[in-house]
Amino acid sequence: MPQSMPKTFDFREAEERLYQFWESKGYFKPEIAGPDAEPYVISMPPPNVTGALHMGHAMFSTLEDLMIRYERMRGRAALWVPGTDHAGIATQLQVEKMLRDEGKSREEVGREEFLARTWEWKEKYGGQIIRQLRRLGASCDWDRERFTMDEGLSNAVIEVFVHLYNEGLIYRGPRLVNWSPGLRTAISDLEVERVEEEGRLYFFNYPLEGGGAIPVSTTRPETILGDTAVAVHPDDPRYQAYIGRTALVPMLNRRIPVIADEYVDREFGTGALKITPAHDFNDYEIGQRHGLPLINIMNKDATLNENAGPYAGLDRFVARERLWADMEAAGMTIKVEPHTYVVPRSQRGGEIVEPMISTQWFLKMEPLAKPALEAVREGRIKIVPERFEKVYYHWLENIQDWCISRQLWWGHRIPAWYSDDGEIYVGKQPPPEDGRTWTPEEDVLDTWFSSALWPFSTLGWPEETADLKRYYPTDMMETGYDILFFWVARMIMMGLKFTGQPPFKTVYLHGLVRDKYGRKMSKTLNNTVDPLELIDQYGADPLRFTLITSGSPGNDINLDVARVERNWKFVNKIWQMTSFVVHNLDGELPETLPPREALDLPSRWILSRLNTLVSNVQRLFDIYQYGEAGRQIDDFLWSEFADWYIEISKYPLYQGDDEAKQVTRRVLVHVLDTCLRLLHPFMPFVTEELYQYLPSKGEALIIARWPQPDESYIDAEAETTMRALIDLVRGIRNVRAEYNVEPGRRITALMQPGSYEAAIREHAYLFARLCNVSGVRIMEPDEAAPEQAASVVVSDITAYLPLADFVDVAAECERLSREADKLREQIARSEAMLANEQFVNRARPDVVERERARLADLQASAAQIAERIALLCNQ
RNA sequence: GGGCGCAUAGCUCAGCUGGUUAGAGCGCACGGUUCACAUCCGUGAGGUCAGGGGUUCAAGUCCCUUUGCGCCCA
Repeated sequence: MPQSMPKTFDFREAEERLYQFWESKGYFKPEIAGPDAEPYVISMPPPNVTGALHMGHAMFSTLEDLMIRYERMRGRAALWVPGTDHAGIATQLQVEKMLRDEGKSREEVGREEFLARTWEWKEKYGGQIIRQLRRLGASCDWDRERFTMDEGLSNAVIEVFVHLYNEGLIYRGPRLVNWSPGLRTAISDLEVERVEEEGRLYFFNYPLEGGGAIPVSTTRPETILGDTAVAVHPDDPRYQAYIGRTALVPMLNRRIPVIADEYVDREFGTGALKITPAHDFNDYEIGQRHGLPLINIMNKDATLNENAGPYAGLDRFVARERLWADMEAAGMTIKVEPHTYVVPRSQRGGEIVEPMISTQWFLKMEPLAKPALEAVREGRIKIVPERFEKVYYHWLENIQDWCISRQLWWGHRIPAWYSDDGEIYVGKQPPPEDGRTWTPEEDVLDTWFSSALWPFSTLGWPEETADLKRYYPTDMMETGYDILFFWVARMIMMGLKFTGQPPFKTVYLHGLVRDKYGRKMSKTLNNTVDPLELIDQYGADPLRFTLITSGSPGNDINLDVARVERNWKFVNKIWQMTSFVVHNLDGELPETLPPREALDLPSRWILSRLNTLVSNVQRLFDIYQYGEAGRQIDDFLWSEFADWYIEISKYPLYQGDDEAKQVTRRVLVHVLDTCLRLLHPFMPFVTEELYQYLPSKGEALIIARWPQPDESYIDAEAETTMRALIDLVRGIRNVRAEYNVEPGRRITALMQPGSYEAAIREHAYLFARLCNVSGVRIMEPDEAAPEQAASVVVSDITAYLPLADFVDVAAECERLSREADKLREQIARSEAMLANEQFVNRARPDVVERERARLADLQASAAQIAERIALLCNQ
């Protein structure tokens, strides 16, 4: 136990020291709990190996650390598996940029060299985020850190791929996919964002063979070059005559049919639709229905290819203008109108994505989705907040096959080989020598493919490792709701498929961290808040406490830095409380609470409040309401323990006998110790540091026992009595403030104690300390009230403050009548309630009882005030 | 088009299973150098809980509806 406490918490010095202390003692490892402990496991959502820590990371690591620390204190073998994600696209872009700075391209250096450079880059700059999590106090087991491209995890990926392929769930073929021209790779549906934008709607006449034309409109004229039909609604009288005729593609004069399809919206544009099956998802469907050919007019960089005839080689947008100009010249165009339409943009980089026919690898989702749906429906996996279950169902019920191949270099290479005679081989090892030439697949897998295996691949799967046996399935999947589909759903599917078990029992989804005004944090808005800067300024604890108490589960939080500052003050406040307690200890102190009969009223009160708090916190933790739990601990410590109990405790500590001192010390230490435990998952650093100053047998708070409520300390009588005393103090302070009595001036009070005589007699001392009332004299029951006095009424108590030189009778009467009005109002309401038979009969008995007691109290007070007014104010 | 969320004090937010007079922090006003803390203490002002309807003895809380903002899916 360190000797004297510094005046304030030097978090800059302490945080690193404490973190090292914990880590070196092995507290972050589940083994600390012993071999028989029940495991509690969280797989950390692996941050990108690139990039820097942002608020989203701070959010998840704070929450997960809270959960882990809580369960660790409850004696579970808590394991939090950290790791990073190779982030195919992001990382590749980083390294390509680096090469560009050297004046090279990835094609120039070649695949092998490129990968070597990427690994080098990863070793050097990668993993910055994960290291920064230490600053936040993340208590994960660093010995079990994993990377999605580690050997073990890569084996898992190959194992899964080969298995799914052999089962027929993975197939390869040409399909219409979302193509990212800038990255020159296919991406999945999920990686495409649909953005409403101002564009133009182009109207033109689609010429018909043998004369005439059908008016058609489009938002993307360049796709005309890939049209393979013109479609009209079968019931549209305007165009019925044209069905079955042949149209001619403008400028190319390719012959295409006019077909009828109910998909056509007669109200939109001209009511006739050009069909480009190779470049539009809806058109693709129509094309399939009518057996239309697919004409791909684009190259991988979104320039037009030879199918575009004279427009070959032009970028799609240049071609759009050029073609339209040519059509205008040819007299085919009608008009161009401003038009709002939905543009598919890449989630990464924001470029416009082109639907394009391409040969890719796909994973059939329906057979995987079904068990994943059932697992949640049957409650084997619970999603918190529950409303996200609906979102989850909807997505899985309408799931599309997943395009899993990417034309990148950085990632898990698809374990497939092509023979010179067109055969495909898929296997864990290259195909056996058979005289043929086998060319390995160039494509890699979508990064999310490996992430989907994360909860079990990190534990050693497919090997039957000890960790896998002991720690799988995991318990909690805590992550942002924005990756429910990308990640959570896919983990559930893969987990069920390959381990036969749900990969976790509970999914807890947190919201996004936004700026104070609810705007998304972005570099362009320049409204990002750097967690590390806040930690430097205020320490990790205030940031953590703020993130957790600023909102509620599943909802975005608007981060107000002022709250971080306030919570930094809270940290200081706790420090000062502990400092007070520690400095008032003297010698040995029994670790237990004193026997009940030795407890004075304030002690019984604070212990009652404390145990109410502990049971509230437990209830809230059970339903994942960590924010509310934190706020309640905060409120208890500051507004009850510090403001009242500590202030009151100064009397026994400074003026009491040895026994009173010891009782108070034991209560102070007990309350503080319990609260430090409750607070530790929220604010690990300061609580651990303070714990070390408290007399205790435990070696560290991080492994101390989580508090249990003891209902036997709940003491309604003590709470009622203390409530009255506190209200009396407040009332007196209030009067003093209203009459501008100098704070330093000591006054005396006369009290008609009503039913509180014993309490007031015994605790008269606290008025001196709390409201500078140095003397209290209990009046005789029939004693006349003093004149020239202000009065304070609480329940059936009246306190008279003789303030002859301050109190002006008129002002006092005014004040009293305001009080009386307020009471009358409340009495009326209460009486009405109790007069209502329905209420008395139907409301819960304890509610009715409470209302009766309240009314009696109000009436007693009203009577006192009325008496006072009668005496003082009736001229 | 379908689904979801949000709307509570000037600002940022709580209010969990309906039940005292709707709370906190920040900000604001006034007052404070007493031995834990001015990173503090005390007192106060400030809300028709978005509008309307309903259920209920009782609604910020449950249901319906309107408006506004945001998100997801198509």
